[in-house]
Amino acid sequence: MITQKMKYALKALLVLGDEVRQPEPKALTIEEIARRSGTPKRFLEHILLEVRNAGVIASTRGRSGGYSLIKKPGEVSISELLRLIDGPIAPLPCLSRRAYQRCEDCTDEASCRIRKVFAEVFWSYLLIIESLTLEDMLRSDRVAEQVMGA
Amino acid sequence: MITQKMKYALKALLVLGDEVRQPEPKALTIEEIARRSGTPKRFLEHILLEVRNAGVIASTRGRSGGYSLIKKPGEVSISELLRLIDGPIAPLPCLSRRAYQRCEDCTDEASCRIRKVFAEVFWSYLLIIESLTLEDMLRSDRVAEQVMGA
DNA sequence: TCTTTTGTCTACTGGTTAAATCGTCTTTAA
DNA sequence: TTAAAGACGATTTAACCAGTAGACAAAAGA
Repeated sequence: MITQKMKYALKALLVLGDEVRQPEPKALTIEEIARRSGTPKRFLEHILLEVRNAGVIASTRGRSGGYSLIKKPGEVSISELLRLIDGPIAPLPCLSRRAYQRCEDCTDEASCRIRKVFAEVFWSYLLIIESLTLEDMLRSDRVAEQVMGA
Repeated sequence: MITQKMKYALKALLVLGDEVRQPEPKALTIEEIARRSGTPKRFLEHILLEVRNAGVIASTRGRSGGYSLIKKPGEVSISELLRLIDGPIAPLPCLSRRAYQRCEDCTDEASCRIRKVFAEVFWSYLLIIESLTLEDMLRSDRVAEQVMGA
């Protein structure tokens, strides 16, 4: 399960992504982003901070300040955002590329059967999710496919 | 990330799975399973209870009691075990089939862009992980006789 | 029958994380 | 100069994770 925070981050980026595609994009205040995305304003602060520090959005302070998307939607990786907000994606620390950690109780990684089986699943999963960008989300406006029957 | 508890569950099932493939399989005590799998004994109790209630293993009490695998390894689904121990697999509650929950803040599920994008990823992921069984794990590398290195 | 050996069950605990909220400070345009 | 905006650390509440502890129940052997 992804966290609520991650959902908020995505919603906020969708708002900013929609805005940047407007004829005359403006910077949006936290207030406005919170309103449009249905996110608690004070919580959104922290989230936008992190996203800004990752270089995805920019902020300007003071009057007529606000946030705006500075990367192109096609260059905003969903998996990177996941890592940023929710931490490592890998099912086991010993399978994470960016946050590798040896399992303390593990004597021989190469022969670990748990690692082996999750590795297979994980690589396939990674392949899919690493290709996803904000653009894919912005584009997916097309109404209701029936694929997702609960 | 899967929990430590899930890792313990898998290790315990590997021990029991290895045992059931022995010429003369015996029921193994918690003590023995804990030793072979490197799991805290008192914690393992809880885990084995849950796994037993799911009908994967059986227990007998008293002298010469213990636990043994009652399903065939090929019929022990890893994804079911994941659900049992760690809860829903889906990235969003509204994508879970067995533990469906509407997102409270969601006005229209069919048009939710977050749901849509994660649905695509999730179905592919499910397809892979749902096919995995204990047998796949047991088969993968019969070199290491002990599970400790998991 | 009594004791030992095993599993069963309930409760508790200490640490960490999730999801915020609060107060204060800094920056900037009008 | 001041109101409107973001920046940032501190605190909070509840849940969850990873165990531990103690009492209880059943089964088998002496």
